[in-house]
Amino acid sequence: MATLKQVAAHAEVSVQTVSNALNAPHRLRADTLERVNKSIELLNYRPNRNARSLRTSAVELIGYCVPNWPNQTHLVMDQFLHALCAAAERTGRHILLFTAPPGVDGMPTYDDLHARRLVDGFVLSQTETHDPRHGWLKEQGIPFVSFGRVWKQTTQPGPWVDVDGAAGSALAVRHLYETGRRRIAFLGWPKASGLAEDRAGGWRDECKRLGLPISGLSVRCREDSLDEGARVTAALLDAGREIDGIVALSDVLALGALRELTRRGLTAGHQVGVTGFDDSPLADVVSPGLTSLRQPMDEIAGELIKILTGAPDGTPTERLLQPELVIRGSSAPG
Amino acid sequence: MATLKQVAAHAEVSVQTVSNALNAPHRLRADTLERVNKSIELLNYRPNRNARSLRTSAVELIGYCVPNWPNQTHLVMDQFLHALCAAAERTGRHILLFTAPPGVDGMPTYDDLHARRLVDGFVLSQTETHDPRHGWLKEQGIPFVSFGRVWKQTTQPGPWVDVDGAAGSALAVRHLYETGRRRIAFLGWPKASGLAEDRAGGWRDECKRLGLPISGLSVRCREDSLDEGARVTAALLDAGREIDGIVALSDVLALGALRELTRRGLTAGHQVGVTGFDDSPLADVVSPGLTSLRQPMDEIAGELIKILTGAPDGTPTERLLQPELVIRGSSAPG
DNA sequence: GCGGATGTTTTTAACGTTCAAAACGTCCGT
DNA sequence: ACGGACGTTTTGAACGTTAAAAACATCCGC
Repeated sequence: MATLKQVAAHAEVSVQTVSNALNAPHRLRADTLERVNKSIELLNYRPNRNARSLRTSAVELIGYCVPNWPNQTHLVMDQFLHALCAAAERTGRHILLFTAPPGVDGMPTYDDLHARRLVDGFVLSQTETHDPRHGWLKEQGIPFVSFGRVWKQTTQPGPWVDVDGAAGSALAVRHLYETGRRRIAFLGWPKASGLAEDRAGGWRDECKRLGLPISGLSVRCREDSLDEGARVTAALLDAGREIDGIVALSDVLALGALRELTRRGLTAGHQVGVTGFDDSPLADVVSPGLTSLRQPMDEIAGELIKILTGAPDGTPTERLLQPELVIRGSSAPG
Repeated sequence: MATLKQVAAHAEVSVQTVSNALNAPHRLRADTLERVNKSIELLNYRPNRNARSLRTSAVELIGYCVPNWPNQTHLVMDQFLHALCAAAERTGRHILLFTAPPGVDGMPTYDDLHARRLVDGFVLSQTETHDPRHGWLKEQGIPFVSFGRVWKQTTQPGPWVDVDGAAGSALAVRHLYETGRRRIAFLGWPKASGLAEDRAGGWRDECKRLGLPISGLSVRCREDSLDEGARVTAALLDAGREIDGIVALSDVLALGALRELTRRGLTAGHQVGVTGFDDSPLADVVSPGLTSLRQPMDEIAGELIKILTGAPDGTPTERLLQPELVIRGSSAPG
């Protein structure tokens, strides 16, 4: 593979002139530029990323940690990863994947990747309540951007992009209202989850706005599983709450609800309208199809990369994006 | 961040001695080694990957293309990616993600990543019949290993690791047989798919071995979707084939079958036992739970990295691994 | 004709490692 | 005492870019 030196020899100019042809062509006389470009093309010259990075101290790689929470799959991760890679590539950068223990035990891994100049910065996701990564990276002065906020902190430790969960829940409530539902439940998570509280808040506010009852209609699941979705749905029905709509905090919980409705002989999606969140592959594969809130992955990824690679001006940047409701059979009019 | 030079000054030795302390400590006298290691620790020295890669021409990054086939999600990709990253990290390497157009249009992307020294080689997956990547990479002398074989080629163009689809189908047939089933269908893909033919062959051979009928019991779906799985199941049932077992080539097809059985009032997983392939998140979320063949991701990833980073000896390396049948409610005894 | 300004190209050094050769110190046999 | 072998450490160069300074060529006003 040709080097600048070889291209320079071929074009009968200095190495710097070839570098200028690539990076500052305005410096060169037109005929010199043409001759150099011909040599570059003829020798199929490709710049060596290592050499450049050594001199400039920028590796143009962005670190992303592959989540691996036990017993949980990330149903839309392939979409997110593809969008993230494409967005990074548009700026000449790439994504470096790595694994790390959760919580503070993972900090040495992040530290090492940055210190050894394997990455310039990080994109974080799967943010947890009191996630230590954000504060730690900010303290270390390591560039990062987060897909998702750190809940329970009044000031965010760094820039983030998120999807408006409250707005999403409100959208789902309104949709179910428009299909005729008037007693809409909310299947959420434990109170410790900021994301859940945010989405629950959206459900609550929209129900109030529409004059719908909310008392006794919001339940918290112990975990994000199908069984839990089924269990709390059973509990709601057994308690005599005559619900005709369910907004679930995730697709998995929504499917649990659908399963319980089916088990009780209720026509899934008809007597009770059900919606989920994430518009995961699950939403499509179940009959009659789950109405779900889709996150705008391309936009999310684009904003993440824009924030991470943008000129630093000291103030955190925040972007709250809107989900889109994908309507399927599970919320057909009753 | 400290450099070798700074550590050397601190320890009152040459740069080379510090490098030796890290890479060839046996060369150093014990007291010198101790003094240098103290300086390394005190100054929190971390080697600069760019500098090392420039000198050695090895970047220790492995390229992996994020699949993005339209209307298809890769339900076990997060598991695969995590296993791949962990395996690469165990050898001091990392995974660099990228996107590329499918087929020959993607070759320039692979070429560029290697020529610019962004990666040392590639792990390929989602291999298609007549996939051009393998032959092209071999021709270019670019290191790679494939998760999956290139079907329809008598000699593989490069090293691969794969899961034995035929053995998997045979395992599923045997399991259904042991639950009492005697008329077991196979839901496959079009004949053009080598993977499908392999899995169909396993179903066929095991049925023959067990003395079970096979005529008219193997169908090909036009695509890998739930609707197709439902459609061909309906066709089998409408044709009067009194099937009591279904081995589906994928979880999606299996779920389609389950849906159609449910629609016809057949108790899913009881009158007709159903199995799928991949043990994806779908297998767990449906009721009664789908029996499915799980691919050994950690072993696959470990073998891929071992082959890619092993000493090159000119002959392709091949490893065929065995899937594991995860038994759930969809194949309960009839 | 000369000096200053501008355009164009070259020269020099830097980035931070690793590789290979050279130098230095010690020991032992002659 | 000296030369050879071995152990230990240092020296010099290389990898291939980019950044900054220097050099060279040209033009124009005075």
